[in-house]
Amino acid sequence: MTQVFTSRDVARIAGVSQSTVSYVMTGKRPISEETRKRVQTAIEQLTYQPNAGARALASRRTRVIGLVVPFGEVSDPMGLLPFLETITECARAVDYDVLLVTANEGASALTRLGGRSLCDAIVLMDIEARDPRIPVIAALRVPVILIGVPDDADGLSCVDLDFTEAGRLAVGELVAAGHHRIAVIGYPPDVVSRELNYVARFQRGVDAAVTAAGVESHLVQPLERTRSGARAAVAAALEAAGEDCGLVVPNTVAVPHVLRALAAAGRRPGRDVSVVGVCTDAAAESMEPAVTNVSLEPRDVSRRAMRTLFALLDPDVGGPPPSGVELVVPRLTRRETTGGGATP
Amino acid sequence: MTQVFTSRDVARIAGVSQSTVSYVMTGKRPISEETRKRVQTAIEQLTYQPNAGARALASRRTRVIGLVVPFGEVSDPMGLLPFLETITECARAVDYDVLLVTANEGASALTRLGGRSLCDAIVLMDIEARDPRIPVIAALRVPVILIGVPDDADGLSCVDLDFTEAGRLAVGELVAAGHHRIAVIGYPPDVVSRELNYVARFQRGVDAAVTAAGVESHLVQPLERTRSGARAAVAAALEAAGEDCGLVVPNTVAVPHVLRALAAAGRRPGRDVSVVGVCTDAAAESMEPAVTNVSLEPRDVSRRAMRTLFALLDPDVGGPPPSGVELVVPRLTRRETTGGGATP
DNA sequence: TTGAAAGCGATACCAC
DNA sequence: GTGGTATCGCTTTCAA
Repeated sequence: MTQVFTSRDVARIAGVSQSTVSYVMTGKRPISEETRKRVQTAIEQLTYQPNAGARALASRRTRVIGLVVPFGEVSDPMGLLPFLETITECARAVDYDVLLVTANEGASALTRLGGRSLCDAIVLMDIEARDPRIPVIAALRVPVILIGVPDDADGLSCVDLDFTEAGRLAVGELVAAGHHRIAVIGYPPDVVSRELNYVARFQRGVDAAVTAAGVESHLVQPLERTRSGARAAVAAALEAAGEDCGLVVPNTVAVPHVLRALAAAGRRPGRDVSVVGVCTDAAAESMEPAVTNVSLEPRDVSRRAMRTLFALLDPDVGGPPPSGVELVVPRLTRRETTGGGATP
Repeated sequence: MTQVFTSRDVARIAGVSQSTVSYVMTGKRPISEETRKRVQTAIEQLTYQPNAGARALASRRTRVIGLVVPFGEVSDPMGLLPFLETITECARAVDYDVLLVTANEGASALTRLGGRSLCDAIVLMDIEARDPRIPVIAALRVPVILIGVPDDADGLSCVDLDFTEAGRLAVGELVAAGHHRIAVIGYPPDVVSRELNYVARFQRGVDAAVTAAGVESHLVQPLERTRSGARAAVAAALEAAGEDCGLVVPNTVAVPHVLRALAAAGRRPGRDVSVVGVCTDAAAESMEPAVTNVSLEPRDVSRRAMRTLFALLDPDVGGPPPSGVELVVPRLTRRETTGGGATP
């Protein structure tokens, strides 16, 4: 139980005023090398650390980022971790901390974070097309960055994967593998009903690429997230698009189920049929066989989001805050489930 | 950009003193129904929320729990989520927030959280046998709860799964399934080298049960976390303990690999061999075939940890803080990978 | 049952 | 370059 010291203790020991200690800590005014050294010594001697509450009160800056996480509401829970990890890393890199809030608090989480001055800025994940939390953002005193894009993004800062491009990439790979008929295993009903608009954006990319390549595509949906659901969806896909079609599976958890269903149907991925999954690289690599995938780039998305958020916090440094929608380009990695053919 | 109001605004509108507003909010002294109502009305009218920093400064309580999470350092990243989710839920249930810190900050995370008064208490996950963070805990001004048990737990509050019992349960199930020869696929080398003492505790339970049942057991290790690693380990296990042995796989990520390796070796889990995994129920159910498992009970462990932590924070309510080591009993669920036999 | 006022521990303005 | 001091918004004694 070490005693806790204040800046006054430091000042006393260093033989300076309390304000000087403050200025040494913040660097907000020039200090002679002489006194800075004395103060530093005192700080180390006492292992002084500034009281966060007092600092927040006086400076009106908490140095905390609020992070609203959709625990349990997201289709692929595993996919959350790289976001959390990258966001906290980015925050700590500039001496910010992260306050973790669950999305099931709804909009009240935002008013609480803002109203109580618990944080300087907010990261909001998993944005629905007409997210009920959007309207309260405008009334907040803190900047908010959305990971995901609502239907009306006016005046909001959003970062997300470019799902349209993801759709194009997936189709491109299948076309390059020689498929003329493509089936998209749609998102499961619970995802669709949540109205996450990346579903439509992805499909738009698929459609564009399909039209451009002059091939044929079928949308099989909805797929329930069960073994039998996967089997039914795969059967429907093979029926609609043919036994030797190319399959797009834009859903991490569905991919292994689809692979199993294909195996059960006697179709060999990468030989008889091709499969492109939309999932993180880690997930794609761990599957059997390893899946050609369009990556979700959670780390890039997170980094971009934090970059923009800090630009919003300090409008002076780093140029003008990139308001609007920022899209991160996805990356296709060919693995075992798509055969040869030209590089897309 | 709504203006932000203070308790003085509330006081002015309600026609009372600022301290009365404070007492209405905290309930720390009796207030007449009359004035309480006036204050409440004013609070709602202004949608007043107390400033967290000011409150922390004056009360010396932040109402924040620091949570140190081992991102990336843990063998099964997926396993982290139920901990995070349950811990934040428990905290919010009593109007606490959670500050997320990564374990890679090491011991300095603790001194920072404590020194800056960023939180009132700390949850430390993924404790190593001789965790370098343990020594600094004693010097902290805030209570700490460990999820996991170090070698020397003197004066510390720890909560963890009862891994010894987990080992017993696993062996019991295999013995009940009629196996006289048992193989344990050991933890992968990186886990072992981290000296997490649950590895030894689990093995102790296995040994005890093996001795008690008068059967034979073999420890196959280390298992690398690759497909070929799994294949080699399974081959070694079948060689050592026989083609019809019972397998214990105390590692979530290894289980699916082992299942595949068994299939490749022409052994059918639940028929030719039995398999008991140590993993969360969610993971066990999602595998093919569904695996008989001893659960890790992350939610129970988290709840116990938070219960104890709050007891540590308010020693008055809820009886004496249960200092020492609390073990949560694991639960075995029979699924498809262990055949019939008597209930263990 | 209520109010006045002294802190809590920083920041940042105003002097010098 | 440095020091004094008002101030941030709340909690909590001390008085009434």
